Amino acid sequence: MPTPSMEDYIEQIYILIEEKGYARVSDIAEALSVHPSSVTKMVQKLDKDEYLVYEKYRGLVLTTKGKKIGKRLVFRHDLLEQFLKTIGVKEENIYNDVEGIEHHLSWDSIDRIGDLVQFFEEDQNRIDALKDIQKQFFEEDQNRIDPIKEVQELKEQE
Amino acid sequence: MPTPSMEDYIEQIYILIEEKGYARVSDIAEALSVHPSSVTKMVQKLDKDEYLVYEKYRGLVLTTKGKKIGKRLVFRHDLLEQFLKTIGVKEENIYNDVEGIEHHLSWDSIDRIGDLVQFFEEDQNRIDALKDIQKQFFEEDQNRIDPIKEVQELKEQE
DNA sequence: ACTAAAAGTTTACTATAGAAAAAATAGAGT
DNA sequence: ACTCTATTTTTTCTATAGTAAACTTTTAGT
Repeated sequence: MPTPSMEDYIEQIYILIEEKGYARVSDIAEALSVHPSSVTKMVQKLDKDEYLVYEKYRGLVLTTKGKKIGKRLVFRHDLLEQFLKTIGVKEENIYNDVEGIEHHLSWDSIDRIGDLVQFFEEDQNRIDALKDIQKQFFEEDQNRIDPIKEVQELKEQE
Repeated sequence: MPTPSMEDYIEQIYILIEEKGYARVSDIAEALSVHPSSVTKMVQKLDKDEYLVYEKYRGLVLTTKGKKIGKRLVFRHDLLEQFLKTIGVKEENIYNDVEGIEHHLSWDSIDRIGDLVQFFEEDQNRIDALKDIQKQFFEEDQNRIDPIKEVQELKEQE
């Protein structure tokens, strides 16, 4: 089984190849915000585990196995983004959260989240009902004592 | 900010103290399935960062800061368990999945998931409607070609 | 109070993942 | 074909988190 970090690389390589036809070390490094030396190391491991074929200094191509897994990883990532968006998570938090959790959910959970997204897509009333609950909680929060001090305290602690 | 691993320890220590009044090194090691030597090392770091006061060979107590954070971590863990349970994730996957993702979600996402749990709790019809979608997908899956071979192939690849 | 067993700690080691700097290679322009 | 520059690789280093084994302290039973 690939480690979380290996999955990040496979996913990103898949996306790059889809988008521009190839994935060079520097492209991958750029996309994942890591140094090229880290990419080289990981790519050597991915070759050894047969997710891709790597020829040093020349480039790499995904194997059948690598492509199949890459496709599923991208699907999972997109689904999780859609899920968080649907339930109203702020755009600025979505990418990091998905990045953090995507490698840690069973396919059972992913499938159930897929159902859930479908559930909301099918009927706008459901989204509206959820928004109502959020508004209601928001109004309750407004009536708390010392909200600013609370937030500051919590930030200091973490 | 505490690392994921630190959070695991704080959360578990909080639970142990809540349950039996104290948390010894061996209790923590047992609960987290790590060796006592790992616990000692982490507890020293948590003392240094003032989540708890640690006296070697004697024991430890959470500071105010440690207690406040521990409480929130337990709340978050429980909420995520409830969320996965609500959407129909199998019991056997829930613990691992929560363990995997709990340290990687923003409080914004946690709050939105809280709203979502409330949304389903408020009205059993919503849960029923979700179950209908799941049944529908399940029936579609039944009509696929070669499902057993598919599953085997995917398992080999990971 | 003594001593054996249980509990806890220290030290030296493992693996993963990433970074920095130095070395190697490839490819473009002449 | 040559050489310069950009890209890539190697090597050495970092940090986190965990383990194994040797060591120390505490505690319970006599």
